[in-house]
Amino acid sequence: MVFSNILIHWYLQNKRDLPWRKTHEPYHIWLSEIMLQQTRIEQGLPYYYKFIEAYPTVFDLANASTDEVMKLWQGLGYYSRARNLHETSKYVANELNGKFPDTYKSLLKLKGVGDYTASAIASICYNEPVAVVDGNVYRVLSRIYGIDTPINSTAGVKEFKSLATELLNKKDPATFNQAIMEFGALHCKPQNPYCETCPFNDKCLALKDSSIKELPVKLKKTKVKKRYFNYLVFDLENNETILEQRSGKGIWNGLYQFPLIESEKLIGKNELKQYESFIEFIEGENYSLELYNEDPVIHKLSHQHLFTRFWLVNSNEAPKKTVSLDKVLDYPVPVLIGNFLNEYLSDDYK
DNA sequence: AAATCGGGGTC
DNA sequence: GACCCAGATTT
Repeated sequence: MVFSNILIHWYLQNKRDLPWRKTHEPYHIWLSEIMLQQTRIEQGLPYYYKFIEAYPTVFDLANASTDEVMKLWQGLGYYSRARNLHETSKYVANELNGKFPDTYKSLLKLKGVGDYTASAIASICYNEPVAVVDGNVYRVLSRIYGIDTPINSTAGVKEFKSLATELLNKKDPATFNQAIMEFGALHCKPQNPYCETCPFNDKCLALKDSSIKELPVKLKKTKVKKRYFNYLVFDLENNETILEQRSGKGIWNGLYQFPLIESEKLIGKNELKQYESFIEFIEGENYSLELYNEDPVIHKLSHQHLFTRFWLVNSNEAPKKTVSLDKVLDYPVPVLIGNFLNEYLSDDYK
């Protein structure tokens, strides 16, 4: 039997029942694909339901505010995806009358849509014979065909795309593409794959020479940076606090947080007071400052570990425009901030 | 070509 | 602690 036939046969017997498999509506497929970039299906699923309910059509999404979209996206990570999602929805709704582009090439031009996503939408919605290459595909193909070219090298990207295209079932690319990903996710797993019951175990080169654990090959990862965050949590009269929106190109762009003072290491109260930005916030001498957590919260991101301390500040006059503490959870905030707030607000600490 | 962008799961 | 996830974009 041919590769594609074995694969699709396995898929039809083992596929999960997922909501985006009940439709070929480009809006739904596009939404699911953006959400699932670098994200496990179990993690993305509840967000998919939330978005479909809040925004049944691309016009509904386009008419929402950015803050509202970001709030719904909160906790899913990689927030530029949400910004691009919203921007693309406005483009499709307003410039294309709600009709998505219908070819791989034209889909590629949308913000947030790269080679994988354009291939997925084009094949699933329009039956265009273009192969998807995601993490699952890299793993499945590198093992079965014994390919040790690094998957994140230029040569590897080309080689695997080419092989996937060669293997693709041109008559039913939609099923083939979902099948190879599902097979990678459920059967040819990163660790402890089910080689004994694998439909390819008679031809899998990696199984033959016991290199399952070495494949796929991936180039070195960059090392994790440590950062030290000091958040100024104002708790003024009437439970008012101060909130700022992050901007620029770093993490959490567009999300809200308390005024932040970043230091080179863990610092105490007297050191914190020396910071220029701290003095800016405290106009007069009439304030109190208290450390909320002695042990820093260690929030781990892919490339950074954030050692975080929250400082409670009280003063007579508000140094800036304030927000009610109860309303802070209406804003899109990083998980780090959300976790703190849930604990702080449920505390009878005060 | 390498770095960056999150949060959660697995082993 | 290391690696991974239905990758894309910027540097």
